[in-house]
Amino acid sequence: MTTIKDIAQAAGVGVGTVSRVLNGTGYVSEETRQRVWEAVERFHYVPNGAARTLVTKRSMAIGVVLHDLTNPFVPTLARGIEDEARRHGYTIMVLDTDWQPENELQTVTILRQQAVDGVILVSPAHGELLAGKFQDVNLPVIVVDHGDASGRSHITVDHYHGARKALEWARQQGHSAIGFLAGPRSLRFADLRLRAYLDNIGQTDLPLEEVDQHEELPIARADFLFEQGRLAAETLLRTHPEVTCLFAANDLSALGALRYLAQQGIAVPGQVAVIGFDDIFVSSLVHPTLTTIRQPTYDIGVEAARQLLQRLRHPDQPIEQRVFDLTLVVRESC
Amino acid sequence: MTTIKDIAQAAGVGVGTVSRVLNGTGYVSEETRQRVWEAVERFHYVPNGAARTLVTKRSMAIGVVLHDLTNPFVPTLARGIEDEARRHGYTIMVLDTDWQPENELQTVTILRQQAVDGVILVSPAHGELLAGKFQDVNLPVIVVDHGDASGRSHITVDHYHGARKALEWARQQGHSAIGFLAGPRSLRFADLRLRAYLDNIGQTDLPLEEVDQHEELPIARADFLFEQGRLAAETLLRTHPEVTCLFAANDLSALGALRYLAQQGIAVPGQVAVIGFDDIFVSSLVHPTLTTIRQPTYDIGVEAARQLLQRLRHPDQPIEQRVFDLTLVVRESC
DNA sequence: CTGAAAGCGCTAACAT
DNA sequence: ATGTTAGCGCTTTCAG
Repeated sequence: MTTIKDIAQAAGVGVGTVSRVLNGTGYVSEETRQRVWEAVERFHYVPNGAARTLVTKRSMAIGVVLHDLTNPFVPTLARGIEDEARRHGYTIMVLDTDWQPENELQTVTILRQQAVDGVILVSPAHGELLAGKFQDVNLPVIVVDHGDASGRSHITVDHYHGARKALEWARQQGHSAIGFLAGPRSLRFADLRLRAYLDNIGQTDLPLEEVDQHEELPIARADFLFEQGRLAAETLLRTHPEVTCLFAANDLSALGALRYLAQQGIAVPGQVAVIGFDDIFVSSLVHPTLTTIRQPTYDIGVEAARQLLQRLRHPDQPIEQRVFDLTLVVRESC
Repeated sequence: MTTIKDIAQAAGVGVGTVSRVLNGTGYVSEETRQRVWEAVERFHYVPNGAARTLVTKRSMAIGVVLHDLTNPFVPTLARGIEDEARRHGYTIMVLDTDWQPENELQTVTILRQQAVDGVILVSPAHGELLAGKFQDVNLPVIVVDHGDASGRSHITVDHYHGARKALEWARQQGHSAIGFLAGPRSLRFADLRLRAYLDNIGQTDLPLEEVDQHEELPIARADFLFEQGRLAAETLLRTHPEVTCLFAANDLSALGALRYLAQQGIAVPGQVAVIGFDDIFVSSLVHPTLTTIRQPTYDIGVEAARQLLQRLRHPDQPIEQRVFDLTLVVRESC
């Protein structure tokens, strides 16, 4: 393995000088600079990152902790992070926690040991706790949360107004009886979408906890799942035949609903319209294509990386927060 | 920052001893071992990986070079790699090349500098070249290729027989006029699937290059794309009305075909059946659900990591190759 | 402008 | 069984 010493020798200079030209620091005469670069090229020399990290305390690597790579959002978001990080010479270490809290905690030790310069948490299960742990060991951390707008989270999206947009569109299309396929309970962003729905149908004062007791409301739990979406659509349309439009809390359950309607031979959007939330890749491929609310997933990734790198450069600048807007994507289903 | 020295001092022993208990090497009396661990816990001490890497020449990190994280296969495969790597204490550095050859070459320098212990290339654009470059700098490399079974590639799948299985199933279902929605030309695994099709329809002697000149064959190029699949289905059914089954070279184009059929009100599989290849996530969500050939993507990832780690442990053992079988997944469309 | 030297935190002999 | 010491390859004073 060729080291800085070999280069110094080959170029007939001291190692200090080689280091200076490599890093572009301090003064080096044009001529020696040339000689050094020549030697570097000739030996295909690449500085040893570990040695560098040891002295500079910077590894040029950032950790990305995410709950599940195979979840539709995550790869897109991760790409945003990777692209932005790479642009600034950083490399990412990806840790998949598979939603397990114990795995989440493990990442602290792993990333500390790997000496990353900072970390991005993507929709962590226990964000507060985990972010705290990282801060305790002085690792700058950015929390990206498609779901939560509270506390330490710095990047998220405006679920409430996104849902409102969907509902307004549905009403513009002439739908007055709109059913809701709700997400899991007490998941914060599921709650925000539900709140938007309730407000839209005039149930401004109804607390979220009491929703289940009001069977007269056209709401069914689909828990963000395809199969549950299918079943919820069935239930809802049977108990509330007046409904002409289904608004699903996420695309996956909207797809389930679409499935049910197709099987029943119910025309979409002719007899029943469907509108989703998320705009996952699939939504443009099904028949009919799904009208939905799009999350700027890639941009969120870029923004997360941008903020982190910014923080690495200027550790004491105030923390930025950012809430992304959501946009309506009109397709065939509504 | 607390170092091994602090621990040594706190435990009243030398740094060597601390190192020994941390790594479980050499003899240490039970009693001192205890004292050391106590100090470690008390200080929440985590060894500095960079320092360790510098002396041991092992970073416990492996590089994963992939062409596009957002490509349906990749996240699943990456998870397989990550899970297996983590099980053995390794962390992965993910580099996305976005199919750009110049980005691929860059990864060599980046990963060399980051001092990874080995690398996995996932369907690289220029696999031979890239693998060579890594080997030149003594980095063990495993090539995972959904597409190619030649040369240095160590892990791939049996496209030819997979396609044969699909076709045999179609014939068992009573289809004798089967059309083919082909992938891009001269992509090796696209070729293998096409070859399987030609052999199945009795065109054993027809060279792949001449396929386009034989318009009497029910073959249309769909280039693995959704939109092209839609168009190819249209063309094919118009020029070859006798066709009762469409076999698509990949799921995405099969989905496109499904789309066209739905728009035309053609019953699937009643009037025309469809069969795909890959089993991407979406395929089970569309209506009708897609019958297809499944690639064991996650397992391939695990296997790739397993082989790499194996090689890191025993550098001089012979290289393993592995070809995965493909399985037919029967759903509604055929 | 540039060379020499002192570490960065750790492991792995080498003594004892 | 354990303390001491010599580097690992690099950056960064500090002289000159």
